[in-house]
Amino acid sequence: MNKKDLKKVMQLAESLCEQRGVRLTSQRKAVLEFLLESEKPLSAYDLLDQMREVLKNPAPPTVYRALDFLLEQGLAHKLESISAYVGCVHPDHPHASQFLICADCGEVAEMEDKMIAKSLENAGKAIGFNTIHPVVELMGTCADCSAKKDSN
Amino acid sequence: MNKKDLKKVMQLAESLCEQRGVRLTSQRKAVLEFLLESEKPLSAYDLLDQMREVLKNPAPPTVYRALDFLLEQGLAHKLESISAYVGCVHPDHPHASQFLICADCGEVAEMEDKMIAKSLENAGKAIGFNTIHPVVELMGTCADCSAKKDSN
DNA sequence: ATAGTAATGTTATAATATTACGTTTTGGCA
DNA sequence: TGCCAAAACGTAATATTATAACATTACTAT
Repeated sequence: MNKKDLKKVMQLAESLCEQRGVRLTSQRKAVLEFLLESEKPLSAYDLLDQMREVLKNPAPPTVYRALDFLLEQGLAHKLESISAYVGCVHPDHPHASQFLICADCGEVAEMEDKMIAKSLENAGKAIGFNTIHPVVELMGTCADCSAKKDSN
Repeated sequence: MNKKDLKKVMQLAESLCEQRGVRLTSQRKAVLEFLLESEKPLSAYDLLDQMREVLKNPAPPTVYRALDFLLEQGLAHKLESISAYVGCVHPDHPHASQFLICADCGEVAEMEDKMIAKSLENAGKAIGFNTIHPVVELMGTCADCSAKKDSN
């Protein structure tokens, strides 16, 4: 994400946290910034490395606590199938996203298809299942990487 | 799964492997049986414990190799959001399943909604994304556990 | 029988995540 | 203000999940 957008999202995050009466502390802010700056999802230990830039001796709990907070607040998402984390680019409303993960280049697109989200929820309901958190991740190849492969 | 169904699925697995010219060895068979017998998903290390029943000194690779094989052959599935594995109850056709995971009791239902699978694939296609493996897991509460909660 | 491949054995280690407990910081309020 | 309780953070240890690397055995096809 470019600097301008980053700043915008960070300001949004700050105001959301203020509204909710929760604290976007400097550590949490740092983790969120690293996630948003990155083109690709980061593992908890990638983040731990990055945190050395802003903290003397960060330990795993430092990162995992910040991540827990960001996930709770919808400011970041965990990609379960690759154990990695991304910043959310539109955290201003609760949402059930779908993620497209390129197995070749590692880039991830976040999609928010309300029809799909609704279909999933309803399919659960049909058998009495109450969905709290949907995990929808498509592993595959992005447009760029598919094109590269075709040209071989 | 009860013994009768277990036997049926195991026979199906055997004939599928024979057709495909791949080997359902005794270790792979054992892992698949443990998965199918279990009411709940098993972690790789749960399986490792169980493997002590049939092997003197099983090590992690023993289990992970068997799991890799079963996943490749569509005889088992991995639940990414809980790092656990389940046996597939209808492995006779390739399929994109959805899983409903109860956060309370841990039980898992496998659903195969072709409309949803298709919608997801198409949503990817719309932006040039080629889906290879969809991961769809709904975390929530099953009918039983929801009922129990309501009665509180 | 034997060469080539697939499967397994074995040891070690990597990568991801949590527990437990002590200390510091913060915000509310007497 | 000064005190309290809750939240956040520091730190060490450990648990859980997964893979690497290399040796050995077993199967299959000629």
